[in-house]
This record gives sequence, C-alpha cells and structure tokens, in this order.
Amino acid sequence: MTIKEEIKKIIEKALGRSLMGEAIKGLTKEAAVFSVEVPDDKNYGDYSSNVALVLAKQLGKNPREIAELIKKEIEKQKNIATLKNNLFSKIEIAGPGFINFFIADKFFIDNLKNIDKNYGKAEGPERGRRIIIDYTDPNPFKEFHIGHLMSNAIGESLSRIYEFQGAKVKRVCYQGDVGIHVAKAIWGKMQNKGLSWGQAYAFGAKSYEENDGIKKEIIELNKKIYNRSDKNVNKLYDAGKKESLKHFDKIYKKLGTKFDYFIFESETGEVGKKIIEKGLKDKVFEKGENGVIIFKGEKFGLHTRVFINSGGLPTYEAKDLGLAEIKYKKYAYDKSVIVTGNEVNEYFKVMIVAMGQTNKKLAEKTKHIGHGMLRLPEGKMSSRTGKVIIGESLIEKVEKLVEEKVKNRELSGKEKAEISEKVAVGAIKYSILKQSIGSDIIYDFDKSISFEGDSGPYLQYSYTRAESVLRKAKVEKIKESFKKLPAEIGQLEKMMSYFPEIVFKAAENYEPHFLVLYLTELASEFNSYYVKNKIVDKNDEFSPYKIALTEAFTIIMKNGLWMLGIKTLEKM
RNA sequence: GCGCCCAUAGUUCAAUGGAUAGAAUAAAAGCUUGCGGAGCUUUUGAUAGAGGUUCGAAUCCUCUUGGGCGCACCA
Repeated sequence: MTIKEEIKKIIEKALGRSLMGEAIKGLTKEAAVFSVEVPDDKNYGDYSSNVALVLAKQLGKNPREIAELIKKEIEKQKNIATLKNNLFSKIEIAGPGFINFFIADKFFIDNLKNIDKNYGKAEGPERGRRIIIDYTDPNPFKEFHIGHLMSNAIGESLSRIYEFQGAKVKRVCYQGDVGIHVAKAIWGKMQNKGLSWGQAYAFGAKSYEENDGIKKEIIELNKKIYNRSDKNVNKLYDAGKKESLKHFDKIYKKLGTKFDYFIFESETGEVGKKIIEKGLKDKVFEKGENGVIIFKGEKFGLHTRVFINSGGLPTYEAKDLGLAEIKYKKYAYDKSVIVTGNEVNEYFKVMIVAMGQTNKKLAEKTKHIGHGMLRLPEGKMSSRTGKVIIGESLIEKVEKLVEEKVKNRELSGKEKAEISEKVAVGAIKYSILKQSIGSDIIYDFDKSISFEGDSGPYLQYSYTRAESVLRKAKVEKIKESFKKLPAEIGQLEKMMSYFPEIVFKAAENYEPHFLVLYLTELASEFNSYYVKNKIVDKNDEFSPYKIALTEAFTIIMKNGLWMLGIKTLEKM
C-alpha cells in the first residue's frame, strides 16, 4: 500500500469514529470523495488532504473546526501499524482547513532501505489482470510516419506500466492490408515500378481524386485484390506486403516493441460481417440508402455510421467489431485498450456504443485512447499528398545529431552507434510522452527534440552519471550502508518514496506523462545533490549512506525509464 | 450548419475545484582544486475576452473571439 492510500485509510477510519460520526451526520456519499496529495509547497507537509473542506461544504460548517475534529480522531488511533511506528511527525491544520501531514524522517529512511529492483512492482489494482493493448497499427503499402511513432511510444509505455504493476499484457498490432488504400498503392506501383511503396501510394491517391477513369480502374483493382483473381496483382500484393512488414519489423526492433499478435484487416471482415448480419435481425442495425447497413448513432446522442457498404463489403466499423471478438478469442482479456490518433475519437464512440448492442461484455472492457496528432507547423500531415515525416528518417536525423556530439569521445565505433540509437530513440519518446496524451504536438525538428533540460537524454545522462559514481565506489571499496545516517534527510529521499504512487497514478489515468514529470524532477533533485555532495569519499563517514542513496536512485531511474520504453546506458 | 476537443511566460509543456499558477527553453549573470559541464545556481516573464456559480475557478456554466478534428459507404 502506498503512503497516500494509507493516509486515506487513516482519515476514513477517523471519519467513522463516534465523535466524528455525530459531527458529520447527514453527509451524502459524494461528500466522502476527498483527496490526499503531495503539496507543491513543502511548508504544507509531505501530504495534504482537503477532506475537511469537502465535508464542511456538505454540512455548511466551518472547515477548520471539522479539520480539528478529524485531526483529534486521527491522533487517537493507536492500532494502525504505521502509526505505531510514528508515520507522522506532525499533523497541522492550515489555510482554509487543509490537514497537512508531516512524515517522520525514519519512515523515509526505512523506505529507502527497502528499495531494490522490485520496488513499486506489482502494486495496485492491475495486478494479475489480463490486458490487451492495440497500438502503432501502420498500414502495409503506406509509410510508417511520426503518427505511428507517437502511437507506438504511448502504447508501449502503457503496456510496460501495466506490466510493471503486475498485469499480464498482450500487445496487438492491427494492420490494414486490404482496402482502397492498398489498391491505390498497387496501382501506383503498376504505373512506375521505380517508386517506393509510399510514393506509389501518394501517386495512386492523387490520381484517384483527380481522374474519374483512374478512380474506376482502382476500384476494379481493389476487387481483384479482394478476391485474389489476378495472378499478377497477387504477386505484386504479396511482395509489397512482405516488404512493408519486414520494414516495420526493423523499426519495432529499434523502438523496443515486441508484438504478441499481428492481426490483419483481411481477417476481421468476415467476422465483422456476421456480427452485422445478426445485428440486423436484432434490429441493432438497419438498412439505409443504396442497400448499406447503418447504425443509427443518433439514438445515443451520436451520429450515424455505415457498417456494410453498398457493395456488401464490411467497412472499418464492421471490421472493428470483428477485431474485438478475434482479440478476445486469442486472449480472454479483462481490459482492451486501443491507442489511436484523436481524429477518430468520434468514430470510436459510435463503434463502441454499437458494440455495446452486439456484445455488451466486450464493449464494457474496451477503452479507446485518442492521442494528439503530430502536426507540422504548416498544417496537417498526409501520406496521401506525401507531406509526411517518415518515422525512420526522423530517427536517423536525430541519430546524426547524437553522433556529432559523441564524435570526439574515446569510445569504440560500436559504442558510439549504440549510444546514438539509444539516445535518439529516448529523445523522441520523451518528447512524445512528456505531455498529456490528448493534446497535439506541433512538430518542429529543432524545438521538439531536445538534448538539454527537460529531455530524454537528461534522464539518461543522470542515470549514467550515477552509475559512474557507483563504479568509483566499487573501485575505492566503499560499501553502501545505513549505519551512519545524516541528521536530516532531504527532498531526494522523500521523492523516492513517491515512486510507487506515481506509477499507480500513471496507470489509473492512462497517462505516462505523470511518470515523465516525476522522473525529470527526481533526476533534477539527484543532480543538485550530486554537485552539493561528494558521494564517494573515504574520509567521509556518511559516504556509505550517500552511495546507498545513489544506488536507490539508479534503481528507480532504470525502472522508470524502462516504463517509458527508454533504454539506459553505462556510457554516453 | 451540427457535434467533439483546445486556448496558460517570447516558445514548448504542467497544474483530481484548493494554499504564493509549476518546469524546460530562450535572454541575462555566475559555478577552476572534486565522482562525467548532455550538469548546477540566480534573475526577468503567463491563465484569450466578458459575465456567472463557489468560502475558493486556469479548471465548472453561458456568451464572444481564435484554432484543431469529425459529421453515410476512407481508415
């Protein structure tokens, strides 16, 4: 249990006591929702609760009086294990009626002693749950662009946060290997074999819109692809798909993602179609113009969408219904998370409501996360027009910058290559994960990827430096120990105790940026500590303690960075 | 036209209805005996506008302005 939960429990217990019971008579359930937070200002204690303010509002009483009562009740509690150990050094009432809890130094030290590689692991409600996460989802025959990079960074991080918390996570990549976009790309390739698949797609897409004749041609081609009736087309299709997937594999390797299941749109259509046919009988779906089958979202405050088109083919919406069942068949999950760009937020609302009618059980387990779009300063990216930033070329570009930085170091070529890759990927992932998921990133190469301050390399650097300190300690044969403790502990020790609850918060809110923020502050705190203290020092009796503290820092940083999908380095 | 989302230092981002709105970057000034300067310390600087609800609003409601996305057979 985290300290935050512990304090919450202590407060709840106090509220149940006789004296308080009388004082808080007539409260509604909603009133019991209060928070325990780490305040920004350390003068307000290590943890602070607004419980008295919330209750006072409900009761129409003075919040400070309520706070006094709660404080008294808490101080009366003797049977809580941590209270026996003097969890609190002081409880104060401040401001309009906040109750501020000051945690005893001894507690932080004890916590520090317990930090090992399992610190913070497998805590919280996700433990043992089966979670399936669907992300990245690039389309074969099209480019892997920075939007996919974004989905990948977020999906991978969420996967790892859940895994760290003890969930059994399966990663899914759902890929559109059929549909008009494929026909456009193949058409483009047929016109000019020299084009890359991305270029072929852009050419096909442009021609499709500009020329009605070509449009018909491409639609015909799409049918051939669908029923595999043309040998030459099949050959091109198979080769193109293989090439795309091979290319994607290389990128996943670099990014550090291993998918458990690859599911293709060509598999989901039939399953989806059957669901719609059954749903039509059950009046979930209805017929619309030109023989299409639609779902009337208006009944649920949403909009209408087509599930089967006039050609009798399942649309993306029908396929998604099929996809959910296929996923469940592969892995009977407790929760299914789908990470995509937020441009499809409205679409997903309709799709999930429709699923609620056809398969309520799965719909309730499904959670869509719409992340912000990576936008260019001059407007939207579009692979149709070829105005995209290709994922791989971005990584390469950043790698070049890192190479420039390490050029003159005394490192082997192999080491330099490893550093470039890890630092580049770390920088990119950090810049994606540092902000809350929903908001867009305006992509500007010079500003978006940073190596200083608030950045991936800053965290990697802090870790590497700490590791280097530990290596020195080993050489000088000073071992970590808690025998000799400093008179007073600082912010660094305290921050380390927050780690488990931050992981918890990130998982609960589907927000890796809480973790990014925390790690950045922790690194900053460590760096300040580092310049103020000589850690490895034979003549300093506190050196063993400082080394222990440094070691704890590296453990938290390593696990934290792992959850962000950022690799650590011994040298950089 | 309708619906959803957004607007915070020059810039990029934080802030479950809470206390003095935090960082980073840019700008300016500093850190030579030390363990890695991709670092550390200090200074300047912001809630789009107008109302409302509340003990308390960047956060909730209404309107205005300015953006993004979606709205029947693309994904």
